[in-house]
Amino acid sequence: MSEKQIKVRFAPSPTGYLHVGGARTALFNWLYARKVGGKFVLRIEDTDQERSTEESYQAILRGMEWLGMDWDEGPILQSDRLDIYKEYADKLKETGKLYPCYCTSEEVAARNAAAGEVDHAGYDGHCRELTADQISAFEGEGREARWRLRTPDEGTTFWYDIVMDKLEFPNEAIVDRVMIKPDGFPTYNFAVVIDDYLMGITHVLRGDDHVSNTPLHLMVYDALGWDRPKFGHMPMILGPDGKRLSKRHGATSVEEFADKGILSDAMVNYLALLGWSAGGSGDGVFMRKELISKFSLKKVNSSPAAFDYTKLEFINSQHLKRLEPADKLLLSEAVCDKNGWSFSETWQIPANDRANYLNKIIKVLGGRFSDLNRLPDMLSFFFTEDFTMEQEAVAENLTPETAPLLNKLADKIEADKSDSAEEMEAAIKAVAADLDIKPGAIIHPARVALTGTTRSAGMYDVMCLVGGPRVIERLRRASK
RNA sequence: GUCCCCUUCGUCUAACGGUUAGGACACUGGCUUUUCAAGCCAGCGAUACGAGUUCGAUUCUCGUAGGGGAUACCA
Repeated sequence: MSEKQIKVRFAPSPTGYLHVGGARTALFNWLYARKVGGKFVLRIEDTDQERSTEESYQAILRGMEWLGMDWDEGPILQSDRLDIYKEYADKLKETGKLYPCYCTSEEVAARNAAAGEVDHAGYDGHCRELTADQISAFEGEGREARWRLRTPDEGTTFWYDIVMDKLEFPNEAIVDRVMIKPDGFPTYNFAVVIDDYLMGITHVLRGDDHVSNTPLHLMVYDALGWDRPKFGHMPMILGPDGKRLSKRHGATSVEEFADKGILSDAMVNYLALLGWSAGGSGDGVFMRKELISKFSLKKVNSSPAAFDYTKLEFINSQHLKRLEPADKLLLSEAVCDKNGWSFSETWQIPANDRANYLNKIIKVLGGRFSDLNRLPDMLSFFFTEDFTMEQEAVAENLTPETAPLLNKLADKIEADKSDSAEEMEAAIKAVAADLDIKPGAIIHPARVALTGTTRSAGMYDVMCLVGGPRVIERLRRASK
């Protein structure tokens, strides 16, 4: 196998944050590179001086890093490569493949309008056959030239797309687009070809919105006499309503998801599932390594996919549950730090420091550790007396009827100095037996008294971890 | 207007031209009597439409409808 090394790239323009569509495109490139042992290049397409900003450049890097998509080359800025584009543009000028055009876009639009063309009718070829005299006349007027590619008028241009299969365009539909702007900057359509070729990109995997630019790109490759890379166009990501995904659907910036408690691995997992599947059955929850080993360009779908926030939440919850205890501890400690919750030596609980205590709580939480937004509420009552008492839960469970039960339980625990989960269970059962009621009749109000809600981990474990003295205190408080 | 792409449950998707069209999310119901946003089980639910090719079309072809993209001196 002396195959050329596979090389792919992600080439965003720094004109906004890293959005889910871009992230998904980046991910497919990254997964493919990692899968086949190729190289992944990050290139910033900042040829539009008006719209490119340093902030979005930084935002894109942060997004890539958060998602763990490391690149082997770059970030390469196109604005650093102006000389290179000029060199190749000059070659094409010499052969006449690039010709100067002195029409402003306003003039082109005005002519199109006068000719009764539609809004978006393209360039009309006005300057295509300018004579030397005409050129110097324009120059004499002080007009600046932009350079257009002389595209073939007849025949068709086609390629075999990795995702879409054969794609073919009539050449007459491809107008002479600007390659070099009056300010000397190349347009995207020129720079992308020069860079992909010079950087040795073997597979151009990009968004579906570039399909109709591809024939033009192919013509540039041809004009330069260069071999073409392979192309694969990923379908777009739609909003839940089937329309193009936008802010009005909710979060679209990758960083917003980070803020919302989505795990990087979960985001990557969900994004991978949008337009790709491992085939067969299963819930689609994959660790990063599994994604890499399972990924295949052949399984990339050709139809657009709707972004489903609910499914993302599900994937996220699955990743949260499967986190290593050490990682759960880290997340929990962050919540504690943020709220100023520390460990108190006076608590009679089976732990001797906060990490130890949290580890026990995490174990008891089990599969309930599935939503970072709920984590603060799930931890609060272990650390403070200032936890939320849910109105409805209190109204239904802490009544004049339940007060004596809680009091009796408090007495029992105090008398027995109950400590372990087993002893807590024994205390509840003893009180229940004594009163000839079901344990549940005590457990439910006790849960509200201790946690403020009707949902929690197993009561005996919770009681044990909150600790005898605090349990007694809360039971007494709730029975007043 | 023109060019191009797309179309399987509400959503993401699976299915060498031959399957009771499978799975996952969501939803609904049940179980779990120590609750639950945790767990388990079940149910609901799709091949856009119309032709054609074929013994047989989700699958191949054409048309229609719907959606999307491009038509920039944005990418």
